[in-house]
Amino acid sequence: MEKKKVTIKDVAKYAQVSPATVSQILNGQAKRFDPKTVARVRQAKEDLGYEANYLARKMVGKQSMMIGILVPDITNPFFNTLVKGIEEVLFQAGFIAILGNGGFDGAKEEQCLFEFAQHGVDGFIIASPSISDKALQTVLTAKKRPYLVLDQKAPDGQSDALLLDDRAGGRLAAEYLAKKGHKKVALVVPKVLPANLKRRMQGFLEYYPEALVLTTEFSKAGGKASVPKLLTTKVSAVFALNDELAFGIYRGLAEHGKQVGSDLSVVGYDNVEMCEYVTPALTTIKQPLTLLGKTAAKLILARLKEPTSAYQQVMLPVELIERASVIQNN
Amino acid sequence: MEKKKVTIKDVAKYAQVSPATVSQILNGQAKRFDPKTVARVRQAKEDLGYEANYLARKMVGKQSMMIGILVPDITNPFFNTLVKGIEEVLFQAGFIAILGNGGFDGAKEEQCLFEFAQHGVDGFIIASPSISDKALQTVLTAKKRPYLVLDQKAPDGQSDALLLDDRAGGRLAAEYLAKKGHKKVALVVPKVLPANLKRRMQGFLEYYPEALVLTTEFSKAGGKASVPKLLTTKVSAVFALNDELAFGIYRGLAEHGKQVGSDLSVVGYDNVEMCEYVTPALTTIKQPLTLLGKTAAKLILARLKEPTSAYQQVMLPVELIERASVIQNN
DNA sequence: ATGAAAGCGCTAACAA
DNA sequence: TTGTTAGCGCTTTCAT
Repeated sequence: MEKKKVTIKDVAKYAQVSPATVSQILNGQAKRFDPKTVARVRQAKEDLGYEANYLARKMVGKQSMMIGILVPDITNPFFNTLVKGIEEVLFQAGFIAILGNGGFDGAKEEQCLFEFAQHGVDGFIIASPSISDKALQTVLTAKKRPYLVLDQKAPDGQSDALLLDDRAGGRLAAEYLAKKGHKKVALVVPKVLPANLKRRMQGFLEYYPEALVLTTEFSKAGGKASVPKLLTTKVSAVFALNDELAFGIYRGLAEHGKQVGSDLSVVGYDNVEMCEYVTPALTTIKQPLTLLGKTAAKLILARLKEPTSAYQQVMLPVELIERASVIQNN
Repeated sequence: MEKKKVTIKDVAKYAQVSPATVSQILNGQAKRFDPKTVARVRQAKEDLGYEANYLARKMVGKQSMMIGILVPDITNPFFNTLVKGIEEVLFQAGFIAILGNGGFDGAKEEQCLFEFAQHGVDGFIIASPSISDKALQTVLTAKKRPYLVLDQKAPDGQSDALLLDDRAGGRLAAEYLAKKGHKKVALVVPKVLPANLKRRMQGFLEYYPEALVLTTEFSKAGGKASVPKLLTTKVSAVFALNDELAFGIYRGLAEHGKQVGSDLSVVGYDNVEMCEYVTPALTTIKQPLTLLGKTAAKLILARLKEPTSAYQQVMLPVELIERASVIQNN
């Protein structure tokens, strides 16, 4: 019952070689050894169920096979879908995911990154839009570990960058609304605007320079809170900067006895699963979240393999998913 | 710029003592040393910004300050709310959270636990309802690390247990429906029933032994798929075993031109955030998810502190949140 | 083709 | 009161 942890020594003893030999053979130097020895060692590994201890490995400069992931709120569908994608490819590659929930709190974010580093992660994926350059500088470049900032301009040339085509997303929403005949439209946006949201907004505003801009909390509650103000205006459609906001607007409208669609058309952003399940189903901009996560993981893994290759920047496209929340306006 | 990692040796040199002394002083043995030395060491730590390396610590039998968390789907509001709670208290205690997404796949779950162990986590929080006893036995007790299985009967007396009062939840839903005058009711349940769901169902069935039981996929899509069948029966209300299922039913009803409430009353389970934002707002059983997460983290932390104290079992209550998805039936 | 030795950063036991 | 030694599990020269 008391299955002791099997170490490299056990394998060595079992295979009647030295620990050094085991290490060599199990780490790709196999061809330098007598095939018989190699076979014996491999057999021993199997028989004993040996797996190298990552901590000990990390101690001698190898990888710990851990990646730190920092998100602002794991409860938000955007981020948890992302994390799911990340975790999936990480896991397949034998890495594990360390999760930090920054809560939009700069201090905690920085602290998280610090802890990650302290615990020996090999790299970081940062999906917190508000992360400060300072935090990045201090914690990351100082430690010389690769990192990846998602959906945000790389703050410097110190990392790969993975972006979503936010501006196109904003434009898509605008074009669609225009096509549907909406002249007076509003934009519901959070009070503080991270770079990606700013881009969405710009894309939209290029098309509708006169759009009414309403600021609120970046949450369902915020969306709901914006409804009374929305109702005093004569806009026929609203673009919510994410689906959460849109759901809040749905609710606010319902509480005022109004109908989404006939009373006010709405377009969201993200295409979270719930979009299909609200009534009317929400027309939204789809971001390839799972793909984003997977790509992020792949990028960081690739960099770990080739630490010196040129930093790359990849941009993922977005698309409009038409459902039923926007009606023709004349 | 090239801030080298500061080790205990640096501190020792700086404070003009031996590494051992530094270790002792920084680990609670301070009182055994000359106050002057203590001061010098502490100062050195500050000046150099020294933090002990967890990996090295773990090597000599100390804690790695990492806890593994295994969930089936981080995308599901139940689990991500839970994880948020866990992460919060873990982080405050200086621990970091390692996340594994088991995807209801027994093999991957087992593999996750194994990887966690391999990476040296100090303990496990397992929220996968379908985790097999075998996986637990093999991976966990063999390694002698504490673990906690959530919302499920402890498979043995080998761990603390944290439960939700599922049976009461089922009963609450039933009583409420009865109070509202519903005679013929249905239950929508997933095909495979983990222990906790089974208990919810039992609690309900004790009250409505004649209830129609419909099985489907455990997802929004599953809920939606159950609607046609539901419509052929003459039930006036339905109890969905979680909110996701309920949302699916909302959608299915809408697609059939039916209204939640007037055509079919529905009660969900979980009280995820969206409940408030669908129309009509969903009456549901609230599980204290964040509390569940926090309690889980506290329990595991407590056990780490006191490995030999008696295993405890705590049960968290649930409550019915009345909203607008159930109407009076006569 | 293989192994001995050193060392990663830390702590515990034992000396001094 | 403090330092020395040894060792956790692994990898990497450098001998043999």
